[in-house]
Amino acid sequence: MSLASLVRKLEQFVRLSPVDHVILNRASTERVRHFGPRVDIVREGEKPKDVHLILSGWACRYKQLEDGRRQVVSFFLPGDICDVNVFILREMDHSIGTITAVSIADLSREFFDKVAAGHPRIVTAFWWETLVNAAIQREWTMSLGQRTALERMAHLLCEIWLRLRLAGLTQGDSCDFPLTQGDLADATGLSKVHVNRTLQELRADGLIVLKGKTLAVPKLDRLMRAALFNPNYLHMDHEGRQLDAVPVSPDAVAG
Amino acid sequence: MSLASLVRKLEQFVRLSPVDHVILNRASTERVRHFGPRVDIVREGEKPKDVHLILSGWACRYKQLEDGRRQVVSFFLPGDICDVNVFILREMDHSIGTITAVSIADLSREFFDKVAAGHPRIVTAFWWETLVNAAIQREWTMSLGQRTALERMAHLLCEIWLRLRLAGLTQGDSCDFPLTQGDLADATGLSKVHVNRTLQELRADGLIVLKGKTLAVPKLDRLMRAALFNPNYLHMDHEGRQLDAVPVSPDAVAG
DNA sequence: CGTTTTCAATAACGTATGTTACATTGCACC
DNA sequence: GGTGCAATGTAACATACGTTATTGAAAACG
Repeated sequence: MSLASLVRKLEQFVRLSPVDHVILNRASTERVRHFGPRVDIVREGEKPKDVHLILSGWACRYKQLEDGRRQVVSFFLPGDICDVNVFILREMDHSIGTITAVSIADLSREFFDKVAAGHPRIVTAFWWETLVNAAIQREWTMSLGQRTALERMAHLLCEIWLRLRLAGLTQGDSCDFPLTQGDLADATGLSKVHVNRTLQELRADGLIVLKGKTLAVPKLDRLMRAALFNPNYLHMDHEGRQLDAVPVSPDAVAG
Repeated sequence: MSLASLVRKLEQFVRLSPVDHVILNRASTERVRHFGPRVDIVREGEKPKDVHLILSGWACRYKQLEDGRRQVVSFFLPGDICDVNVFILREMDHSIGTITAVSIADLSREFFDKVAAGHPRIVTAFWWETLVNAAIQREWTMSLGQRTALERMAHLLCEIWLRLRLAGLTQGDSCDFPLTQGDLADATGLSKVHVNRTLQELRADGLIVLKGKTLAVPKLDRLMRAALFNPNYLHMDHEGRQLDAVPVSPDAVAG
C-alpha cells in the first residue's frame, strides 16, 4: 500500500523533482483497488482501460493456449507498472492475475497525457521502466531457449532477488517468496516435478534456502554464476549512478 | 531502400498527416548506412547512440552466454524499428546482426525529441510499434515455454508471414525467406538437426513449401491451426481499421 | 479442531529432443 | 566450370526432462 518501491526504483535512474513526487503521489492514492490472492485483474480479450501500478503484493502476466497450457510471461512486484500506454491497443493479448493479495492504483490515459505534456523526468523514468521490462522479456526468451533447468531456475531467482532489492523489499539475505512450485513451473516452462528436483539441487548445492514462503540467498554471487547471470539487462545504473549507490551487501553483484 | 514498409505498417494503425510523412521521409533518407550479410550492426556492451530503422533486408537481435550458446530473441524485417528510445540506456544488453545485406537509417535522439514535441500521431504510432514488439517477445516466451517443436516452428513461420504481409512483402502465397536452419535453431531454441526434422514434417503435412530462399504457405489457416496461432498479439487492427483493410487473400486470417 | 484442500516430495517409467557423425546438395568465387 | 565451403539431410544413439501416481505435510476452512 505504498508508493515507496516505485519511487525508489525510478530514482535509481532519474532524479525526480518535488513536483514529480507530488504527481506520482496523487496518481497512486486516487483510484486504488484491492484484490485477493489467485484472482484475475485483467483478462485476455478485454479492452485495456487503465495502466496498473502495483502498490503491494505479487502478480503475474500469463498467457494460455486453447488446450490449457499456461505460461507465466512476467512477474509484477511492488513498484512495477503493468504496461505504460497499453490503452492505445484495442484488446489485451494476455491476462494479469494475482499471486498474493494485491493493491493497485489505476493510472488513466489523462494521467499519461499530463505527464507527457509537463513532466519530462517522469517520461524518461517510464521509458526506462518500459525498456527494462522489454529487456527482462528478452532475457526470459534466452533462458527458455538456452538455459538448462538448473540455470533457468537459478536465473529467475537471481532476477527476482535483484528486483526486490531495488524496490527495497529484501531483509539481509532473505526475502518474502510467495511463489509456489506450480508458479515456478509455469514461468520456467518446466513440469512441477522437475521444478521440485531443480530446487532440491539448488538447496543441496547451498545456493538457496527456500522454506515456507521465505527465500534466502546466502551467496548471491554463487547463485549468479550457476545461472550464467549477467545483471546488465536490468540497467540498474545510469550516468554515474551505480547499483552500489543503494546500500547493499558487498557480494551483491558478481563480476 | 525504402520507407514504404514502415509507413504502410504504421498507417495500418494510425492515420499520419502529410507533415508526418515528410518528417518520416526526411528521417529515413538522412544518415543511411549499408551492411553486408552476417555482420553485426550493434554489439552488446556498446553505448546506444541511435535508433535503427530497417529500410531493407533482414536482421536479428541476439544474446549469447559466456559459453557460446546463442539465442535469437527477435527478427527485424523491413520497416521495423530496433528500439524506440534505447539511447536513454547506458549500454546495450544484446547485439544486432544482419541476416542478409541490410540498409538502415539512424534516427537520432533529436529526431525523437522533435517528434515528441510536435507530432502526436507519430508518437502514437511509435508506441504501437513498441507495444507490439513487447507482445511479440511475450509470445516467443509462450512458444519457448509451452509449444512443441512443431508448433513452435509453425508459429514462427506464421508470425513472420503475417509481419511480411503487413509490410507488403509477400507475393501471393510466397515470400522471400533468407533464414537458414541454423538461424531457425537459434530462434526456436532447438538443435539444427531437430529443426530439419520439424521442417520435413511441416513439408510432409503440406503446410509449407520451403526451398532455396523462398517460403510458400499454401494454406495459412492450416499452418495457424498447427501452431495454435492466435493473431491477436500482433494488434494488426485499430478502431475499426481491420486487417482486411489491406488487400489479402481470404484465408489470410483464421478464425 | 477436525476436515479438506493445496502444496511439496519422491519414485518408476516414457519420450521429445539433443548429440555426434557423415553424406549430399547447392552455391560463391576464382 | 571446377573447387571449396556453407547449408541441408539422415541415421544411430544419448539424455534431460515430462508423466503418472502415491504419500506426507502444511495451510485454509468451516
